[in-house]
Amino acid sequence: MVEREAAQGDNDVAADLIAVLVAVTGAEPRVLTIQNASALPSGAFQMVHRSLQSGLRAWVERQTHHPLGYVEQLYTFADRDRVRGAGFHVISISYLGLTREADPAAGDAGWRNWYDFFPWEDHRAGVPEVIGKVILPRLEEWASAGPDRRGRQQRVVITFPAAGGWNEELVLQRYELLYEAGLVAEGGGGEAALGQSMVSDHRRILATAIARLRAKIKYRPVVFELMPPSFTLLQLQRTVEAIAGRLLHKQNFRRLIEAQELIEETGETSLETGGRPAKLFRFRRDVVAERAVMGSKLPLSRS
Amino acid sequence: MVEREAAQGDNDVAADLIAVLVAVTGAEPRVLTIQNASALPSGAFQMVHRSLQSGLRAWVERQTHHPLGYVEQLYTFADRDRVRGAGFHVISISYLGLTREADPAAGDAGWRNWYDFFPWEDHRAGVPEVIGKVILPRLEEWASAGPDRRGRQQRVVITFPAAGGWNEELVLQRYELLYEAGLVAEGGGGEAALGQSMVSDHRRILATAIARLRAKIKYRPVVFELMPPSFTLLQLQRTVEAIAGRLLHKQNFRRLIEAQELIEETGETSLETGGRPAKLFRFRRDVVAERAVMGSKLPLSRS
DNA sequence: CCAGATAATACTCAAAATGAGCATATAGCC
DNA sequence: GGCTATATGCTCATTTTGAGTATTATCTGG
Repeated sequence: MVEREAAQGDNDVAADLIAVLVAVTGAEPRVLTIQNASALPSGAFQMVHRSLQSGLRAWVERQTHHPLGYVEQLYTFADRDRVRGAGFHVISISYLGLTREADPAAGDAGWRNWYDFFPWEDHRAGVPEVIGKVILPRLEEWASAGPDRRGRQQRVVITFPAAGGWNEELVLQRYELLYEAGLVAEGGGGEAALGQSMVSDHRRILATAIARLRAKIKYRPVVFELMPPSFTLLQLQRTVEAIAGRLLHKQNFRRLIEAQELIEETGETSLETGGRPAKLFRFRRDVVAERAVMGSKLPLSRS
Repeated sequence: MVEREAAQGDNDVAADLIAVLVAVTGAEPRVLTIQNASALPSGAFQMVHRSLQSGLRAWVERQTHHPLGYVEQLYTFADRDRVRGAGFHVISISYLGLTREADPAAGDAGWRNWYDFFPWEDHRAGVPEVIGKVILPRLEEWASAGPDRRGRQQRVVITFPAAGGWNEELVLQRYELLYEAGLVAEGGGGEAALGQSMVSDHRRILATAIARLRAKIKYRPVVFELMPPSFTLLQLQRTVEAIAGRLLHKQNFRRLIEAQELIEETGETSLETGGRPAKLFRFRRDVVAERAVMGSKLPLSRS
């Protein structure tokens, strides 16, 4: 957590929900935003629901007219500077939700490619240029100044390795490093150049969500919540790749997916792929239900 | 989440912290409790700290006179029935913290073996008798009645497999199953026989904590926070086993630990083990810091 | 109809990781 | 010295990965 300055408050508290709603459309990982992509959807928590989770679910389904498949609590923030009005503090509870894209009802809501906010995180077409051209030079400058150089340098090497060894799960660590080094801004109006910024700490919350999701797809069958009823193996792979921000070995991906028996053929094929027609698959919700508890796997383990 | 009945409330909200503090002493995984082991330590959150995390840390260190090594947020609860007085709702934010045992300052606080609350979770000396003698018969009865028999039966088979295949991470799923089946009680005064109960949903929170910790030790080097400054490999293994509730293959455990270079020899040996003296090791905090971000491993993967 | 082009799908192979043992070393104790 | 209890070293078969090559099926433009 980054050190911040704020007035000391009293004990009046309100609760806010902040939702990170994710869909994958084509090869793009997308997130629902409001206010011209400057904020995540959020709202005051009304104690009319049985739980936070059901409150969020109802709210999202009202907004998007789309069922909310998978929901998971992300983190609860209650920093001292999280105030709303004089001495009135806010506790923000953030959630990650997986859906499929639908036209959002509200006028200023829209789906955005999440790499608009984190351009350095998409390594599907190779290492993004911005890393070598902007990030590393400025991080090295930052690391070789200031106190604790060794620590800073080590953090840089781990999160932005020069050679191989990119770890796609370190989204939050990378963001916090860039934040400390002053390369990204929080609170909207910053002029730091890297990626589009968001209100308050919403971009940090999005980073948390991406990190969680990238970790989760490796051992729990949550990708399925992002897929249409039937799909080809390549579509499934592209979805995973969109989230992970890196490419996978096609044959091994299939081997692993098929070995887990999470899907079954529909019997039909898709001709839309260009080459040889691909078999269509659907999930086996029954198995998914038990695997949701047991485990799953994706070939994303090592570098 | 289990369905509950409660009056509809308004929007007055307060925040509570609930701490699950874990230590491992000898071969016992222990948790700090208050009120004669009927509750987890908790308190109103004062907005005087920079963040929830620092508030918790300060509070625990004042209580136990012991630094709090690792802290992680567990979950935030805001169920509709979480009230304190008329129409005054409480949001409870739970944390997991790892320490080493110290005499708690407060009078009614004390360390308790966590298997007192979950006797069916300790499989180190074989499958606990209570599973075959009490749990499975009553769960089968419950599953073969009621609606959705297939679903119930599947849940029983997955969480309490008859043959092999015990999955130590399903602590929460097992607890919720037993709760639904009426085999465990919440809120203190229940007379259900299985394990010691706790106030409100504290036992459920403890189950969440155990599940999280059991999952985490497999891929992040958090065990170290529970160890004294120097220790033998067997002590380390016993600590992991205490948490996981299952035994590990000694030679493979060593192979994995040594391969990761997380520890180094102190040069001394311990004669207290009975047989051949064991080398003493200490952590390499420097490596641990980077592995904390990268990864780690323990031979707990498969059955 | 044939020659690319584009994917899908099927197999192969070496390296690494894992699970399960046996073998040997070094103490204390009688 | 023999016995017991652990620590520590080493082997081996099996599985799991990572990375290829080969073959099949469809569409497209000549």
